[in-house]
Parts: sequence; structure tokens; C-alpha cells
Amino acid sequence: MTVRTRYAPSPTGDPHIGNIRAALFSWAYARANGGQFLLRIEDTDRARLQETSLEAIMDSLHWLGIDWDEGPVVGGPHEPYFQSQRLPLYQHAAGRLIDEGNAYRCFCTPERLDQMRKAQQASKQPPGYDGRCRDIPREESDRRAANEPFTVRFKMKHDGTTVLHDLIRGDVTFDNALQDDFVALKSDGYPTYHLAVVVDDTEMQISHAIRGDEWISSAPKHIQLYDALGYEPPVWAHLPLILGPDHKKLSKRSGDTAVLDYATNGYLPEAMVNFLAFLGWSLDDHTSLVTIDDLKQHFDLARVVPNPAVFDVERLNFLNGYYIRAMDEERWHATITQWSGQQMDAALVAAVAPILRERVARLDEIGPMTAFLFGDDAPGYQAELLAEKLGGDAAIAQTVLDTAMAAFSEIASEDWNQASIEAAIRGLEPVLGLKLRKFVSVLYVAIEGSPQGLPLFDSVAIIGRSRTLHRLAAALQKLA
RNA sequence: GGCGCGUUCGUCUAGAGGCCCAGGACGCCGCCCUUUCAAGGCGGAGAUCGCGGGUUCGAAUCCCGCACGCGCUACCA
Repeated sequence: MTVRTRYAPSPTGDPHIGNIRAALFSWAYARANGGQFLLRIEDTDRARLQETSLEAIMDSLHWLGIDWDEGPVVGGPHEPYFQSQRLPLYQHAAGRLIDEGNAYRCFCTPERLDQMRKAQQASKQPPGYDGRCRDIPREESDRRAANEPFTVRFKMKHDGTTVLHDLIRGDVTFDNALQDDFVALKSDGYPTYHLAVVVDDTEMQISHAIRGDEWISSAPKHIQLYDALGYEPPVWAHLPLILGPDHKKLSKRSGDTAVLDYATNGYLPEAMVNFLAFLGWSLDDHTSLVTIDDLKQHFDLARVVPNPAVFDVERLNFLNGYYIRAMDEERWHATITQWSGQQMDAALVAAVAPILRERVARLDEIGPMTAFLFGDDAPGYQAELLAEKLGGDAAIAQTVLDTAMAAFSEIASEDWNQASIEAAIRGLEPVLGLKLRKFVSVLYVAIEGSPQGLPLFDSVAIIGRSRTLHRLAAALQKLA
């Protein structure tokens, strides 16, 4: 059997972490098994549809490095890949269901259903459709259908059990007595998710349906639908939920969950892929660093665990730093140029690149960290900061600045380089009677506007003699 | 409330009866390196494997019960 998996998001917003992880796993499973991966847009909810979603979905996949063999843009033998363009298929299936006695038209109004639910809640009855329209005779149903809005409800079996064979969880048994007749076709003629997935997964020959655990409760609906339609169900795999720091299902409320937000916040796709991969899956007993190629080669649903995983941003940050350090030089240079927010010539980029690299965990730190390279003045800072590491002793800070000023002044412009600068600063030790590590912070603040930043000797060499002297003078001024 | 799923260091995970008084990674702590901050190197603390019963010579691993957590419970997906 050829493995065919799909990612079938609904365009109701930007793809989120949990959702995209299902895409990653589905894609990886197809690739690892020499199968196909398709993208299908489940745009059956007209009320929640968002125009910008399609682009966001495709951008998210592209960003991570996920490609699809069939779907929007690339097309394929099962076109169209938008459910809103496949309405006849669902309507035909619904018609068949009615004709064969497996579904019926329901004329209940939303108001009545609402009332029913409230009453059930009040009397502590399990909520669910009460079946009022289940036994309306066909003739009456046909007649009323001509001028009354209706939905098509699927007749769930009310006795026995329905068993889901799940690749990750094993067999899960549901009591049919607790199932209610769900809406398969809405009154606007669009299918609900339940009908649409079953029809499309079948038509598109999906072999493995991989989705989030939040779907497991509705699996019996799908299983019975497959059965009623006479279709062969796919292999199901329900992925564990991804939890927020509050240990609840990750959602907008628990913070940034839109995948693309991570891109704009300075995360690398490699880091995100590696991070996502380990939310439920592992390669072996010791590997914690994997690339998308590893996934492509070794991903296996058999190694996905059933228990939910908490999204730990610390771990993502580590991975991001790791992949930044692992970047090849050319890309790193381009990245610096892109994220500095400043005009940078190649020589400047090359000068900062090596010392910046191991200090950046997120790309958006590049801007603040390199800000001092631009303009005559150091980034704004409070005068107190100069003496902060000296126990607040401004007098010492002043002496440090004075002596540094004198030492730097003696270096001729043509001799202004890292070695001479280092020698000058180290030469301050005996003059001041202080250890270098004790007084450098004053210089860091004067030059970079912060007691911590890129290495001082390099920094001073890069910004040049005149700006250095200017900034020392400015620092002295602040202390006066 | 009902149904379902889940439960190994703070977090992600390894573990499919003896290799485990539980391994790796992030984080944390300490030391080294060091011009700050990082990065890197070395070391450390950290899980009585949710609890209670079984089965077995032997259980994190099998069975049962309980507890807790989470998910679902729409003409949303």
C-alpha cells in the first residue's frame, strides 16, 4: 500500500503550533515511506473563513520546509483541493445516505436545538440531539424540504460499540448508546467536517489519517460514516496534544502559537522543526538534535508517544542558538544584514559576524546587540550604569575613563587595531591598580551603552578612534 | 455531569519483565576558560517510574482498582 497522508487545515486563521506539528508528522511519515503528502483546504465554515489564511498556511509549510505533492498551486489528480469547490461530492454522499436510510433531514431550528441543549443541561442529561426528526416519513421530508431549511443528520447506531483502531493508542471502544445523530450537511449546503473528511480522504485515497487527539471523541462518527458509505477507512493515528505552560491545550491564550510569529520573532525553521519533532516523537535513546532530513528518513508513527507534551520555549531557544552557531558563514552574514535594521557594508558584517554568533539565541537580538556600531554616540544609558559594577563609585569610573582616554589618545590612527587597543587597555591595570575585569565594565558602558555586549577590544577596533574618544568624552560628561 | 485519553527528573523524552536503586537533552547549580556577556569544557543536584493491590524468582515495563490532569460534549474545525 502506498502511504498517502494529508494536512487538511481550515483557513480560519494562521496555522498554530499544534496544527503544524500534525502537518510535519504527516509529511515526514509520507516521505519516510516513499509516499505522497497532500494539502487540502477545509473551507467549509463560511462564517469563520479568513482570506489571508491560505497564504499563511502555505507560508508556514514553506518556512518549515514541508512540500506537498498535491494541493493548492501544484494541483494533482484529485482536484480541486478546496472543499468549498467540492460541494457536489458531499451532497451526493448525503443524498445516498438518506436514500439508503442512514441519514435523514432535520428541520429543527437552531433555536430549538439551543433550547433542547439547555434543558438537557438543566436536568443533567447528556447533551445530544434528541432525534425528533429521525422518523419523519420520507414523503413528508421531501415535501417539507421544498420550502423549509434543513440539515442532514447521520443516523448513529444506538446499540453496541464502535471500536477505533488507533496506531498510537491501540483500540479505543465507544459505547454507541452515548452517540447522537450529528449534522453531516449544514443548512447552507456545506458539509460539516465529519462528512467532508470521510468523503475526501476516501476520494483522495488517504492511507493514514494523522490528526490531533482532540479529534478522538468524534472518531466513532467517522467510523460509522465509512461503514454506511461502504468505504474503507484509513489507518488512524491521533497525536498527543501540545500543552501550554498552564498544562492546558495550547491556544492563543497561552501565548504565541502562530507558527509564522516564530519566524518574525527570530526563530530558525531548523530549530522549530527539531523542537516540534520531539513533541511526541523521538529517534532513539540518545539523539536530541535532528534535522528535517532525519525526519524525512527516519520518522515513524510507531515511535510517537500517546501522552501530551508541554511546549517549553527554553528548549526552543537553545535549539535556535544551536542552529545559529551551526549556520554556514554566508547565510550568517546575510542574516545579520537582514536583522540588524541598519545599513551594513560587507566589511562591517564580516567583522562582527564571529563575535556576534555565539551570543545570539534569537535573531531579533541582533539589532539591539549591534546598535552601538552605528552613529557617533553610544546607545543611551544612565550615568549610574558607568559605576554600577564598581559599587557605584563614580570617582573610580571617572579615573578609568580619564586614563583610558589618555591611553587611547596615544594610539595613532594608523595603529588603531585590536592588538594595540588590547595592549592599551591592559596597560591600565598597573596605572589604576585594578584588575582588568574589575574596571572594564566602565568602558563597556561608555562604548556600547551596556555593561555586557560584544567583546570590547573588537568593538573599539570596529567603531574606530574618533568615535571611541568621543564616547569616552561623553561618558565623562555624564559623570560631571 | 457523561464519555474518552493520559500519568518516568521542573520540561521534552529513552525504556516494550531481569542490561534500570532508571539513560539522553533543555533548564538549574558549581568549577574551568575568560576583557563583559555568551559560547565551550568538566562535574553535580534532580524521577521511591501518580497511588494501592495483585501476577511473577524478579515489574517503570503485565492485570485490577483508585486518584489526579487533560480533551471532547456546535448547522466550528
